[in-house]
Amino acid sequence: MTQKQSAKEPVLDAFERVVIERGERAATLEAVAVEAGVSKGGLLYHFGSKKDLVDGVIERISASATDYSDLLRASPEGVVSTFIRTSVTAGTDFDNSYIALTRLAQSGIYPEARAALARIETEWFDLVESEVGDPGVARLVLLVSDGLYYSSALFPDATTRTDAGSLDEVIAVVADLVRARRG
Amino acid sequence: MTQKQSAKEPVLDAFERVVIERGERAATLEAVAVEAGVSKGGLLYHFGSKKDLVDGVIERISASATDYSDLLRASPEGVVSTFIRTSVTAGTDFDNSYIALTRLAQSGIYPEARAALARIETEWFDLVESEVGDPGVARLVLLVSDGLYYSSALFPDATTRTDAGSLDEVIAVVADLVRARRG
DNA sequence: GTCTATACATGGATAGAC
DNA sequence: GTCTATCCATGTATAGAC
Repeated sequence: MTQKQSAKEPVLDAFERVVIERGERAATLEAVAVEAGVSKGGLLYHFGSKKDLVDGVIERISASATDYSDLLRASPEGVVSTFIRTSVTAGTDFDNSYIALTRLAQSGIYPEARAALARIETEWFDLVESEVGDPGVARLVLLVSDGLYYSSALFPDATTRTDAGSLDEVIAVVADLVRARRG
Repeated sequence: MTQKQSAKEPVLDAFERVVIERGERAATLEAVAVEAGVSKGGLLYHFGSKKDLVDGVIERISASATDYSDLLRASPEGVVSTFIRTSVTAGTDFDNSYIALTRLAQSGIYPEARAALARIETEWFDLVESEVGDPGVARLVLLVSDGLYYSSALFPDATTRTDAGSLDEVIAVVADLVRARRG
């Protein structure tokens, strides 16, 4: 089932890339077709409408969100640190789907995108809260994560806030916080 | 100078409203004209192009950003707490301009919007850092603020994370953190 | 399954009347 | 200073050839 729509995946990748790099507006059927190396007609055979492309992104991310949660749970460094560290986009498949989804959600035309994001964030909140045992801290961690995704996607070249050093600093600060709240 | 373009202000308000409520894509000249209660031609007399509308938002927010910084500095509760508290949109003129600007910046078509946001965030960072005296904490506070603006604008009805109670909780957590780092 | 051609609607912007 | 009418480009989607 995972690989059954092998022809569709590259098109979805292209769609996400255009949305991230040039914005939802620029992600026209034409532009996505060019990026994917197919014709407009070819694209529309696989995805009958633009909404189908959005639904495709949602389906993919719903599947990989579970894998991501498993990865966080299994992380030796701990859920919180790993969660924060991976909230700066590194261009992974998951990152790309997630950022594309936030852009689509903010464009206002796709309520399903907003709903999907809400589901994912709830899952993350529960996971973080189960580790830190404090809803206030969990909320803060989620906000930091949102801030990191937002900043790193909007300012890919920024040297403040999303570079490795700043990130380690933020993680250290949060670790201090968790300790302070426990002690 | 503040009120010299009195006819332009309502149009900019309408533009921001449509961008926030229905997305950049929906903010067509037609839609903005209807929202502002003028004709397309009437709108285009004041703003010769869509880019002019964006520039108008940037000009306005650049002016009010200074007022906002003054307000933060003068706040009895302290810069950090007030900054976080006011990062949940309350529908003020500043909030509306700021959120509209983040949407425009993410749409990718307006580099000026991105640049304006970067300037504002730098100003905020300096202000927060001067109070907490710790760049790591300042960075975290900025990320929380970004997260709050993002969440509250994307999920206006969410009862988690952006309601008054959760907000107080987050502020308390950050206050704990500032103390922990100082002591 | 992928392409070309085309229909149709909409968005940005200009010209010119009032 | 605000309106209507209109032009042109672009975006979505369909039909049908290959």
